[in-house]
Amino acid sequence: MHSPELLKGTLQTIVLKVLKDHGKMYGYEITHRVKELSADRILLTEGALYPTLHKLEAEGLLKTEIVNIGKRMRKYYALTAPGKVEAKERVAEFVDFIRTMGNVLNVQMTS
Amino acid sequence: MHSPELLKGTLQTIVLKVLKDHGKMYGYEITHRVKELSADRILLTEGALYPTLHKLEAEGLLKTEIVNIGKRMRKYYALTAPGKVEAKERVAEFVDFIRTMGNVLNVQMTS
DNA sequence: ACCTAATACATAATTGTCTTAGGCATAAGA
DNA sequence: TCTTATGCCTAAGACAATTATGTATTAGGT
Repeated sequence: MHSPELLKGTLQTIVLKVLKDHGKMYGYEITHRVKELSADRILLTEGALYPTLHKLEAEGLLKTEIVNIGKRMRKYYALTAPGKVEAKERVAEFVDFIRTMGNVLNVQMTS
Repeated sequence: MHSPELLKGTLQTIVLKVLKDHGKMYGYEITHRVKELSADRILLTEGALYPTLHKLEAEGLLKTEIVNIGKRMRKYYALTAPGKVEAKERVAEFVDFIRTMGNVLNVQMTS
């Protein structure tokens, strides 16, 4: 697990980009996908995820669709057009931030 | 300027590593050095920096030395032996975090 | 001589994001 | 039958950083 402090501020970026790459997804699915992509290093808590999804939806970046699976419901989230633009910008911003941090910390961020 | 949210959680790492690379420094100097290294993208606020320095000192990672410049004082901070170890670990942790984020965001963090 | 900007330390109130801790309900597996 | 997994959600509290101050010395411009 990563130090939770470093993760701060990255949640919205993660959600937007994962949705961009995987199309419509529901909350529970997002936590599992991120867990998988991060090799168990990033475990999104639902207490953080759902408020974030609601906020992004309220901002018009996400749209929802509720599907009933038997008696259980799934709320699918997908990017809107502005959401796609925002996803791209957030990722670019993150990459730029990493480059800056590389300079400050005097390390090469090359894989 | 970078989105301030992304910076969260990186302040201690920045302070420790900058001190490791530049030897003893005082608070005001650190803000300017980071500003310079980041090409004005990371502007440390004193309200965040000084409490952080005090905390790291209280944890035994930093030691201080007060020098009087005329009637003005400078409080120099330098890494202790445990501080050097911690600096190394924090940077390694950050690099690892970036690698993980690269996988999750599906981007190459190569410069 | 005066005023502003820079130097240099520091704390306090507030903000915002996240963690922790709940709550509700259905489905599957041991 | 009991635990785990699925699936949504909110609320209280912790914590780090921002914003807003506060104090004081020194340098530079007019």
